[in-house]
Amino acid sequence: MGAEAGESLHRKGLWTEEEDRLLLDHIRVHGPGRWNCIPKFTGLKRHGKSCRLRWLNYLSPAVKRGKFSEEEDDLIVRLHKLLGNRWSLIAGRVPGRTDNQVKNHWNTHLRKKLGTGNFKRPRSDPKPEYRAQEEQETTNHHHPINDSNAGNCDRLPPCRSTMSNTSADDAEVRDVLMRENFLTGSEGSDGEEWMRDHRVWLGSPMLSSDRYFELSNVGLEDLVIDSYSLDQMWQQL
DNA sequence: AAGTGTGTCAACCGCATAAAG
DNA sequence: CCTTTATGCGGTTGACACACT
Repeated sequence: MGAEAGESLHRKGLWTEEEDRLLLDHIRVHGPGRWNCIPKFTGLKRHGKSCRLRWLNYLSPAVKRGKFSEEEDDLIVRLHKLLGNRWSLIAGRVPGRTDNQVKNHWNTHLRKKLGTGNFKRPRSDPKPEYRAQEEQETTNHHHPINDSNAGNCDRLPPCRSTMSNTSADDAEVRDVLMRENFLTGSEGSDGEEWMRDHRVWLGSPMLSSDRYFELSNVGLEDLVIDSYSLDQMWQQL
């Protein structure tokens, strides 16, 4: 590694409005992805990783701001019970919330509230076997904004957003949920009905707009990534 | 008013993994 | 295959705001 020369030239800390604007302008034109090229293009004195994080956790129109609702809390607690600290998977089922938000919320509110300790997944947790076969499917999942821009910094490739989980992840979550009878209704009176009531979809959580962020209002049509949805997102910026 | 403690959350760090060459 | 590069993830840190003494 160590591809980045002149590490000290990269700014750290909170982002300024000007930096946000530069990053947004770039993403509006090229779409998210090829993060390491962004500093070169925009003049931003930030690491590509930092740009990616800023977009995913703050600037993306899919990110919901503000307090977590009771329903969201309940959902996170249930998912954490099943999945442990796999924040990206959990966040993928909480519309509009990022893994960072969920993680912070858990550590500052929910863990305290529940009086629970850490649930640590071993770093070497092996990937389920089905992931390999799912991957073909995943690679066919093109990003409508920049699908044609593959290759180098001038032509940006598709981006796999953390807000949109892969089908492999979905399969993994589904597997866990099924194993834990989460979908079969045998856990008391909840299960599939509960998930349906709370719009806990196993498909992509990427929302087409931020108008429907109330969990009870999120419909399947809002969770599908397509060019129309993304166009709408951009227009709202 | 000043100092200290605590909570919150944005951002960083290090590692793992995938993809490209 | 092996190496390099890019991206994603989870743990952790640190700045800031607010409450409390």
